[in-house]
Amino acid sequence: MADLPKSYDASRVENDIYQMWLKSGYFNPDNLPDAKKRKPFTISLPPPNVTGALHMGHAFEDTIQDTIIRFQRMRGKRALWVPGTDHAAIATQAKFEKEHYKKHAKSRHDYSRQEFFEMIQKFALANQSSILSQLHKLGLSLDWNRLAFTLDKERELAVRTAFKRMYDAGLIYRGYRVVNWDVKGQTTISDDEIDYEEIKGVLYTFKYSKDFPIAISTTRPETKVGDAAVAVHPEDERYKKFVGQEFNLEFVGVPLRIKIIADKEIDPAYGTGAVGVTPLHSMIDFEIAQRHNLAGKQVINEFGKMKGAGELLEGKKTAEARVIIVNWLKQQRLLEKEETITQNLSRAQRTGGIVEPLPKLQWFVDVNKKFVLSKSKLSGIPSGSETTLKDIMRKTVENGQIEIMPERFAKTYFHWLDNLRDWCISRQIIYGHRIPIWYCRACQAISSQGQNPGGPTMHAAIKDLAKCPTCNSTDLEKDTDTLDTWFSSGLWTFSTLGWPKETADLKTYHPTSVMMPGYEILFFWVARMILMSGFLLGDIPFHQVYLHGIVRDKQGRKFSKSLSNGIDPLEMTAKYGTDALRVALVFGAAPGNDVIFDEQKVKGMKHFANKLWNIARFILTNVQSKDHKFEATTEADQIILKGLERTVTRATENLENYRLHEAAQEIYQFTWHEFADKYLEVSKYQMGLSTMESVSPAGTRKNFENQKGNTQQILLHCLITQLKLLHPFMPFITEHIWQLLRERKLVKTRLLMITQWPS
RNA sequence: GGGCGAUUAGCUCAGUGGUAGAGCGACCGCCUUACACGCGGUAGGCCGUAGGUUCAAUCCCUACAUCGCCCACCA
Repeated sequence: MADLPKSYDASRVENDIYQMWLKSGYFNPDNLPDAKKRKPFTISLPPPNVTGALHMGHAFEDTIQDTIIRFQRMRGKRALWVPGTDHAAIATQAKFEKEHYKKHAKSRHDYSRQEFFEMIQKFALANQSSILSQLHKLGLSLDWNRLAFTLDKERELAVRTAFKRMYDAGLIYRGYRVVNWDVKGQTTISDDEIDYEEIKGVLYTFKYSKDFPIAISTTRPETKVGDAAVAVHPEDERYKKFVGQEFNLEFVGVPLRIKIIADKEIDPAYGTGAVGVTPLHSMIDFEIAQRHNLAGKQVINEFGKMKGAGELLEGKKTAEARVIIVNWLKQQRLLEKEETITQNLSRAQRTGGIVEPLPKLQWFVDVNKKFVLSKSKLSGIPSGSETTLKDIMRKTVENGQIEIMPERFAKTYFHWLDNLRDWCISRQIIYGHRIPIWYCRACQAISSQGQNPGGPTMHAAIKDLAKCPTCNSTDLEKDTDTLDTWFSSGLWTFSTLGWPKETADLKTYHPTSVMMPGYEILFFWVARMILMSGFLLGDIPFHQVYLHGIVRDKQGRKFSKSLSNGIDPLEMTAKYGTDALRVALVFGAAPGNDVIFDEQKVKGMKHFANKLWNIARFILTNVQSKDHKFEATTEADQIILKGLERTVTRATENLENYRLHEAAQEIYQFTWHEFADKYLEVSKYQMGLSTMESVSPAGTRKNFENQKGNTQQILLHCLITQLKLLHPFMPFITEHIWQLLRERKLVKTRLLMITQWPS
């Protein structure tokens, strides 16, 4: 025992163990013994954003995946876990700009597009390398040979190919409509990238002018300068007589032509039952205006300032304009009511900027357009049949081809689908995949309103275009927008395996087995992967989706930079060991539920690791040889072997069903409170070690004498089995002990990592 | 407004149609030759409230309450 320290020191073994695994090459499943005979099991790592360092949420997410991958590898699967990082477009650019401005007082306008892009890419790759080293420290068995980045050369080919195919199928179009404009970030964002903040607002009720017959209510009087109509419910007796009439009036010095229209969407019970329709500054109004063929006028610009809205308001911020208008209404005695209400203010998730609905020419993915899916493995969508992207997203989940766990999230998913609108994919930022569209100046002037999508002026191409395919002119201009980061993320499960090339990897490892992201990106990402894979491969991206919860601090708050309540996972691993952190995160974490991070728990699991270490220490000193034959001769033998069998069965079943918390709990209980507390003590008598009268019942010792060898083998057998069971959760210490057993020729296999799972 | 989740020991959370569990903490006693990062023991819970189904409910059903999240946005 002299050579084995009394307590386990994780920091002294972890690095060596990880290097040993790396050297073995077994993170790459193609190197596993009999690789070709094994059934593949694939997970794509949800790629962390290259905006900064990893936080506890990543540690949690990655631990869960590593546990499953290690389990499946030991079960004899050809287990592949593909690593990568995400360029995270807006998030990364915003972060870079902020830091860069602080340091150098320079903004994106001080650089050329190319320079600026390269600066961000450099920043991103620097972050990536620190992220990768963090992933190493967590002991993750990712196949580093297959490392990918959403903005590298291979993925660029995938993105362009995907774009081109969707464009050719008419699923990507350019359209002029009201979109979410992030005033701070100076870009459009998708519906899903908005956060709502509840604020107290004022609902103003007024008439545009004295002669106008109907009062309207709004929280944003400044937009009313752009109104084109007042909409009422068709059955509303109060206003029926006005429907169809048009009024020319002057509002805050701005001439308006307002038509009274009837629309079923209007709630007669709300406010005055009449809505001022502002076609170009509200998504809903835009739709109403389209239904009624109304044009609108843009009165707010990209900087959130009034523009073309009359002398009084010109150049004013929207908030200032509001005050001016309200005062004007009061002066004119047009204001009928002011009520304080709570409303939701839209803010851009990434920049915190105000979101202003503005009319813009943007690129969209049409989720409702019908197309023919020529080759399909999708359930409910036969090859050659007509379908839509929405249909793909719905049917694959509805028919159970893709299983969402926990089940309740499937409901949320369908609800989101029901309300899904076309996906705005263009962004006015520099960092990202540039939209692979070229405009030919020679062919035709670009339509300012984009009313001719797919016309002769626009060409999608995978490789950079030098000449116009129509007229051969070289006078081409590339689209300046970049793609929503989720466009490239949507391709992740197959772009990482070499698509669009038909690689062996793609054939072997796709569809992937399970995707394990947090539930907060079900829409952003999971849905988009189903969409992309469905359209581009005619197949699902994964068979199962396991959604985990969010790691929160002790007050139940999300970890975030702004609260600076983040805890560095590496600080925890340094203090308590990686294994301790891993089990602490998994322990008690039911699928889909949030977990509160508690350092005490990590400490407790460090104690568990130490317990395991001392179990091993005891056995290593008392068992010198390996002889597989043993039998349950005493009652204690019977109990422990039964318990072991039960633990194996339950742990296996629980791991197969992604109930990691239950598996961990069971093994923990057995190891500490059944094996260590009970059997280990009894074994002392059975091996004739105990000389204490008080603990050795009279006569028993003698009877146990010939049990020594048998007991030793049972001890060894139990330890070996427990190491296997614990390995997916605590890879370092279990592998370390395994190596000690191996040095003493008590086990044969070189690495516990690829040893067969017990059954 | 719609949906979802939570409500179980002081704290953080598991769990089950049939006498309630873990970790941490508390209290008492132990430095027993694997481990004081430990051992043995003790205390502590009408399993949110009210109904219902059942021989039996913490678990199933229905309301309600409180907290949290997601979605919609009534302008």
